[in-house]
Amino acid sequence: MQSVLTIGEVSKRSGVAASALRFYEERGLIASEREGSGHRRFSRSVLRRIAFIVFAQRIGLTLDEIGDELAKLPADRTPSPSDWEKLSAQWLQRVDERIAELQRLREGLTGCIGCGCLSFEVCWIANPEDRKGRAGPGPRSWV
Amino acid sequence: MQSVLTIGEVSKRSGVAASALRFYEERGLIASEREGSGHRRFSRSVLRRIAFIVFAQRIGLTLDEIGDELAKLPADRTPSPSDWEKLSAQWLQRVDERIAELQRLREGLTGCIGCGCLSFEVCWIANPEDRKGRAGPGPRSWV
DNA sequence: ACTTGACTTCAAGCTTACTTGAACTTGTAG
DNA sequence: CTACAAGTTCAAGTAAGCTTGAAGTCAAGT
Repeated sequence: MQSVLTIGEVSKRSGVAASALRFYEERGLIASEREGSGHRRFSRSVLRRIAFIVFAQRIGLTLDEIGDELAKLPADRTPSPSDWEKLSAQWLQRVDERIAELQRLREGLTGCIGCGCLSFEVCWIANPEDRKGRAGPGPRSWV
Repeated sequence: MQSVLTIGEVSKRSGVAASALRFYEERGLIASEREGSGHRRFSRSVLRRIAFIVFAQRIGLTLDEIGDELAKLPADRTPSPSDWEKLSAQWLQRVDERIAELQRLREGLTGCIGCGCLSFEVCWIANPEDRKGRAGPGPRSWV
């Protein structure tokens, strides 16, 4: 178990393409040292960081947002589990919202479309609390 | 209640920008007649079609996929509720999968990151059935 | 020494889903 | 008739998240 990794090794272990890793580095999401040759050497801790990035992307954050989050980690020491936990805690709400939206969409799928009311007219299934009003016209009820 | 609508009216009623509507028409997702002036006239039924497009996008389909779906509707008659239902039935699985993924991610959020095992190493929470193996390295377990 | 594979930078290209701008025509209210 | 809002086309731009290609360097095996 080596303590530093080449970009190819990181790529293999993380499943993220080397070109993407360079891109992340350019964006400041991950960091590397350089050997005399100019080749990147990543510390093993970058793997956790990358895992976090991939995770956050699946949740729906942009790389910019992820960068902001990662910037909250302590720079002076290796992030502890509780450091990571702080970052992720706020995402729970986001995930829950997205799950709720999908469940609304799911109901629309079985309810609205099936019942023939999929339209911008009033539908009590898609629009249970008359949300449509505040968001303006459109199918905002599920959105 | 007019039977045909201008692009501006459709835009207002659907909440979709006129430029987007032109784009959808170019892509073959919606259709319009033209007046002598060259101005588009949309039938009211386009609203349902647009609702479907917006809906499908939120579920995660691309415009290409949506186009394929819409192409399955009967061209010779106004689509019936059951026509719409046929299209949407297959999406249920897709929505369910995405919901399941988010729920897995949610568990990772409270479990893996909190417990400090967010990494590419084995984690029984993120990787309950050793899925990692078949998908190669990487945080595929939540993905 | 030589070959091959892995690495480097930099610029340009790709995909999706639109938006924006320019230049122009139509429709409507006063 | 005159504004002015709303419509038209077409080309180009935007944003995110990378990928690809060119041209060259470095490292490892034989």
